[in-house]
Amino acid sequence: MKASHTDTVRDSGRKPTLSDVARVAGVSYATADRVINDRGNVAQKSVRKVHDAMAALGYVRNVAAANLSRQRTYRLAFLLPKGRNAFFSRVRAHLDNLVEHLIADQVSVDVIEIDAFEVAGLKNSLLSIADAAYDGVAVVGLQTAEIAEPLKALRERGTVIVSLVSDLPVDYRAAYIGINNIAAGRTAGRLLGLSHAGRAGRVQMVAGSLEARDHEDRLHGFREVINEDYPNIELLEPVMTRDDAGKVGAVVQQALDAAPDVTAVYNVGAGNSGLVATLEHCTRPELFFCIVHELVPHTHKALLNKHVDLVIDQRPDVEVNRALTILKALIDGRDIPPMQDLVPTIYVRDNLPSHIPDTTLTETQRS
Amino acid sequence: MKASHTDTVRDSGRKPTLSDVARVAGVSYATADRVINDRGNVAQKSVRKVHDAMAALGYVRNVAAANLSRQRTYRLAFLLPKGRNAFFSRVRAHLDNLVEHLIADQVSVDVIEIDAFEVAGLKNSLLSIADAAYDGVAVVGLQTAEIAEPLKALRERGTVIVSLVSDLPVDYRAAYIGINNIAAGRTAGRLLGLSHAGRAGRVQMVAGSLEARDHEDRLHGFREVINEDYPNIELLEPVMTRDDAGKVGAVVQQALDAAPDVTAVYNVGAGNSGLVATLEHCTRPELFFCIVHELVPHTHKALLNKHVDLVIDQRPDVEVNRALTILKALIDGRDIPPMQDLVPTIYVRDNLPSHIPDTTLTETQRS
DNA sequence: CTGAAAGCGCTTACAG
DNA sequence: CTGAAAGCGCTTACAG
Repeated sequence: MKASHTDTVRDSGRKPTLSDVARVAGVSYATADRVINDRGNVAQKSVRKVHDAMAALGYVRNVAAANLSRQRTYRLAFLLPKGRNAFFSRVRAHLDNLVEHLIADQVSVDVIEIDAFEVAGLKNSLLSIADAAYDGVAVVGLQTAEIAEPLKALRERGTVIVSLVSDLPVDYRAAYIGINNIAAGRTAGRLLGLSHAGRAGRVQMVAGSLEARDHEDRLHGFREVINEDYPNIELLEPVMTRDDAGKVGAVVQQALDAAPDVTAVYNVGAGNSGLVATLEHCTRPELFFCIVHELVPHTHKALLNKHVDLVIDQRPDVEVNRALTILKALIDGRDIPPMQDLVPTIYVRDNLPSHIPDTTLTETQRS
Repeated sequence: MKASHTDTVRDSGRKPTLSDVARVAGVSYATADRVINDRGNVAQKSVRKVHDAMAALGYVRNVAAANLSRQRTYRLAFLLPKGRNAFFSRVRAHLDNLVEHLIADQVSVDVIEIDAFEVAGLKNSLLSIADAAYDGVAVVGLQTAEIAEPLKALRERGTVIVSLVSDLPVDYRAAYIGINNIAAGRTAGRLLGLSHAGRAGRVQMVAGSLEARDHEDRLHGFREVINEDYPNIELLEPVMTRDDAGKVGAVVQQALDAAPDVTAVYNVGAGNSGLVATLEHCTRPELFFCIVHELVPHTHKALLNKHVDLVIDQRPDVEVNRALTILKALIDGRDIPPMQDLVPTIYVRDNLPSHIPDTTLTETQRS
């Protein structure tokens, strides 16, 4: 593979610039510029000549030069749920780590806190940033038509919008950066099925709220797989915890008390410190199996202590990097570089990262 | 988080440039340039004044502008094992997909084929590219002191060297982009142990060659976990296949014939099309469990057909992107942006990517 | 509809 | 040891 299409260029040794195009087309630099940037006010004839020259030379616009001359700086905002949440703490932490690189690359990012899962809160934040004239925003979305207006207004102001972790209504964002939560739930189901190796089982499902799309999707995927492929495994209806650690702990305790033959727990939501606290002191069947989401300090620890067997993680750092890349590309008016599906990472106690995810907050983790 | 350190700057609204620094320091632009770029020939006094001004203003060099003026283009080379290898086909395919973005970003990449796993071949390639004056090269390495000389020569010419997938002697590369293969093997061991759920088992291990460091590491990690935590599971000595599909098929066939109570197979190497062919027509115990490495068309298919249960994948696209990012940063003389461990992706049949990895070659996949 | 010119933040000769 | 000037590939007024 050669990255230069030198076959179509008389090989001058360097890449053609816009002046080359202008010269070959027989027009002025300014005119060539007008056509490549679609600024209008150009005679059809000139347009054609420039296009021909571009094709003949294999011209590719130098985005860096364009951005320099325009003094482009990428003004970005991330709208994240506020509160002491271990998962979003990792997002923030990663953004903080990046700050030096970001400023060298002319990007500034403001983190704006929104009331978690409140439609009104999100709507207000969206309205309030309209004046800030951000070039791009990444928002942890909600699936509601109520925010269509502010999103549309933002977009009309020229702000690029992407959704992060949790999607927005599909018409109002240019891209979604997050995992496929149905696949995540299915994966949990598969591995849990595996862990039973044909034995009968009974699984207590736990979730934050059915209104959270990600939670619902995970439960859905999980159920699908168990029902399809593991008829010996019974599913107990999920208990809702609002991701409250105390509640999660109580729920699990209760499930174990009521049905001592529970062989597994799957929490699609957060509040796992409560879950771990319960498991630490209660007796449970041998081969008991526990799956949770998001690697944060206490799930990391629980994995090592064998209270938890599997952590399905979203890798917020990867998601943030990707959001940044996509926002920049979109703002530059380029197309998005080829990217593969984001696939949730499965941690067992043998492939944990060498340094613990950066966050020091206690948490009411949510995913 | 605010990305600008405006607290230390008299907030002029825009980021300080080198002329600001020069003005504040009371020296010429050229002198300021000399000190920030360490070009020497500057009086101590001037150096200090410039440093003070930089600190006071919070100056950050604009890398894009620097690269433009210098007409920097990143001339990169990837040295990959030649041959019809499904894994490296994915690497090439991804590079091909990237080509348009790369040229817009002033990077060109040549793919140079080396004789697979031949020290002499690698050495020759390394010697032969010395004249090409690449800014950076990514090489699929070998652990041998024999290549120290050519690597050193390259480095002295100013070429940045990183190792990809398989490491080089640590002293001769600036970074290694690849997974931790011991952890990969341990993960395989853990999930295999899990799948046995306390049952006794007998595992046939398969590998390409013990000289391949990645293969050895995977076996090592795998053994560790099984021996530590799953005493009921017996490990049959690995058979070497040189990653030849026919050989792999034969080995597995033989193992199943000789010991019908084999409950699992783990191939740390490639040649899985042979493995799949064997599994397709032979009978084996219920709950038979099979783990292989690298998602390529036929392992993808085998996962869906239930001939294979787990594929541990390296995500060559992710590795290539990372290699590109790191090479550019190093060439620019910046430090490497914060990055997390590369953790191998675990595919079950429920989290497969929506489009099959791009490669059409038949293969003698190796990883 | 078209063009000439200054400027973005740097680097690179070149001249003292 | 120091500085003035041209140029990298673009965009943005400004003048026709």
